[in-house]
Amino acid sequence: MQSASAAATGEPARITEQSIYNAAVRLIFERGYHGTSLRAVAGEVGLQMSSLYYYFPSKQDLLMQIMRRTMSDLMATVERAIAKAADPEGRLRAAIRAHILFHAKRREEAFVVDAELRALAPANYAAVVATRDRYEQLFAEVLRDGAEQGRFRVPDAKLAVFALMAMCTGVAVWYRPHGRLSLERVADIYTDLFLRGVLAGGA
Amino acid sequence: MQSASAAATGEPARITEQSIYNAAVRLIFERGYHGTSLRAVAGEVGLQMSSLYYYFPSKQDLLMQIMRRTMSDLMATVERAIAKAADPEGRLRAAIRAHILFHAKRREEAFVVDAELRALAPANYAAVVATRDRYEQLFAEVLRDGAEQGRFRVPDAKLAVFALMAMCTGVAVWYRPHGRLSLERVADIYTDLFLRGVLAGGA
Amino acid sequence: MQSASAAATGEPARITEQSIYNAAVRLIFERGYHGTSLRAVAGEVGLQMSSLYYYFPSKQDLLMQIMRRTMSDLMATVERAIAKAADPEGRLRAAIRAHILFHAKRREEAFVVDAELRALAPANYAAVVATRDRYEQLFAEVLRDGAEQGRFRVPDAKLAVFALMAMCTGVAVWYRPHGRLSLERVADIYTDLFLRGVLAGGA
Amino acid sequence: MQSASAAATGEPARITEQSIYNAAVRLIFERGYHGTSLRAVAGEVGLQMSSLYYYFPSKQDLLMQIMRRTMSDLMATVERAIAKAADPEGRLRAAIRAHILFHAKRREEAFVVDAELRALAPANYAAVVATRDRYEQLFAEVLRDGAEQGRFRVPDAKLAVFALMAMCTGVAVWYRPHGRLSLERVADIYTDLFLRGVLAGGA
DNA sequence: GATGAATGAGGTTTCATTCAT
DNA sequence: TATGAATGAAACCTCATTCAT
Repeated sequence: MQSASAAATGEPARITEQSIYNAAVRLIFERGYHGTSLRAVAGEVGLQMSSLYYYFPSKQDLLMQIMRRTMSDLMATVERAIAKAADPEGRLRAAIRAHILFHAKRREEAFVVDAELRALAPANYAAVVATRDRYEQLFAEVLRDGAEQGRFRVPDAKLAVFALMAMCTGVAVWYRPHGRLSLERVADIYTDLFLRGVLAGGA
Repeated sequence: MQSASAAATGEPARITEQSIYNAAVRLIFERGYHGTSLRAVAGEVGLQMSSLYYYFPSKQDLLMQIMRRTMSDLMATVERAIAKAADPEGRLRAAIRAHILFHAKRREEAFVVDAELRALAPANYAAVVATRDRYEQLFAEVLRDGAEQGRFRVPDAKLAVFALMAMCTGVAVWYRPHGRLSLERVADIYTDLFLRGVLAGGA
Repeated sequence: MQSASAAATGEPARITEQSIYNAAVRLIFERGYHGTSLRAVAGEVGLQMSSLYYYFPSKQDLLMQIMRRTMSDLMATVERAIAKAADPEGRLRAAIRAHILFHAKRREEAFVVDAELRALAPANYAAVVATRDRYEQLFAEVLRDGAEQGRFRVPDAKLAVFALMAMCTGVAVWYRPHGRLSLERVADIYTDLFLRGVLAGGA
Repeated sequence: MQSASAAATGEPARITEQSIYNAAVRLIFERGYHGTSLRAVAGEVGLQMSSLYYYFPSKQDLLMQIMRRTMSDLMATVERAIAKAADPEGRLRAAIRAHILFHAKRREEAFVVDAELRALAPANYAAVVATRDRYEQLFAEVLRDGAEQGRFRVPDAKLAVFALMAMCTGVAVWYRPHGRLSLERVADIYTDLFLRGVLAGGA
């Protein structure tokens, strides 16, 4: 009986909430936070603007939920990937691969996290940047590890991470499923490119 | 009397116009196009909002001028750099270096060009993307040249350019003069990283 | 079981209804009718906004109940006080005293009645003003009686009532229990002040 | 020439500003601050809502200007009246008279000052209450003076001022020009009533 | 008795823009 | 050159209210 009365169980509400989230992600990805009106979001979901406020206390909060959820998932994904590999090279390879796959599969969310930092209210901005810094530390540590073990030649780990992040995050900008190159191929090429760039003993 | 003759020669007008341009660049860099009001721009310059319309026909047009001027300068700079070098490796090195220096020295403009494409009206968008494609062709050709001559190992030139552009353009996001690393050093590290990534005969 | 039987007897319902009434009184007293949202009222009671509608058909109606109940109690209180006294001076003294005590003890309700008349829908406004006029008649008659008997010197009874009402109703604005002066003292001072003002044979 | 081009001199602007002020006063007097929409104010003046913001930075600010201007005028008026009289009785009489005349002639503004305190933002509230306290001190000092000289019998000056303020401010609630009683008569009756209430040697 | 989900109207405020001066 | 005065659209958000459950 319970499952039959979906309204009572709050199932459809969660569906509506997810629809709003999805619509917001897509529109903010396309037009930016300030370029996206709640009217547009509501229209996309087939709701009145005022109904959005049943699910999210404010536009800013909606953005924050996107940021939080996406960053949390990304962090978990990359941490898991790193944990599975044994040596620095394997860890770097796994981390880059995980980062790229995530940015391709959830490109809109990932792009929003990257591009809309400046739209965050000060307190939110601080929180998100702190998380991002922790995320980048994952890569920096792998690089430093590898450098200590003589496997990588990295003049400046922080700079290398900047370069890597920018390069791989960029995938979210142009990647489209069913494009010319398979996602696996893209990940391989990018990973090779960067790894050859930092591997010791080259050129 | 000065102001009279100045008004006649149009000198102060050009100064005001440049001030508006500069203020717009800075604010759009900080807050994005949709997050920047003309009120804010006018305030920065010490003008009334309505006075801006003496210099620019619309906000959209102001953005377009930023895009056009910046891309034109960037293109010229990189073309000049490429022309001076003899072999593919030298040309790639010179191109990357020029790109990075430009994105560091004129980081706000460069960042705006990159980040605010989506704020352009359709016709403007098409025009700017066409220019950007021509710009990326400069790098793609250098890479293909080098690959044909066996100097580079590049599985996919377009992809490599995407990676390179994202990586180097990112400099505009974090670079600050008087930072930990000199601009020359940053350019060197980035250039080495990418070059080792694409040079044939590595690893 | 308790709650079941309670629901049947309607006991808890009356408690909830009273809680809503109290919360509404307090909030409208603090912020005014238009400044008080039903959301705030519901929040105060720990209910959802929609639940209020089980108890009150509308916000306007809630205000009307406050007005009606309070005015009815006030009227009864003052009528009883007047009935107990024998001569005009005693009746005036008793009426003022009752009015002041009421406005101190139920200051929030009393203030709301006074201050939110303009928030009433036309029909409600008419009804409440009619009651208020009947209330003021109580005082006017005492004054006229006393004037006829030569005890009071009152050039204009209506005006005197206005003055008296304003003066004494004001107690609801500033009175706080446990303040510098006891309520009894306040009532005495006010009563004396006004009585000396209207007593014949002074100055 | 200058005076001819009124637009250039900003004359009509001041007229518009005053019209907005007047409309706001009237509507807030009738419906309260929260019950008055800027739409209504704009409509009254024949402007678009957005045009109001050319003259006032916010609704709250508009209310503050009403409060400030009115209180400042009231204070000056009463101070002038007090200064002209020689003895406590004359000063009290003059002060009450000035207060009443002001509250009758500018009844809407005066009422708004009194009734909409709670609509003020905290900082504004503090400022206004401070001014009001200074105003009430004017009366309290007159009363204390008179009491010291044995002219008044006032058990509690603060309480007496409360009573006086409430009583006289109430004039703004019901007074209408061309009413049954002339303004002069009203002022006389009120003044007599209170003075006999506080004069020593009565009853 | 109480809630969850939705609404439509309306709130204040900001926006880019215009045009006479 | 620059402003003053106004606009209409649209922004985010809150409101009282409804109704099925």
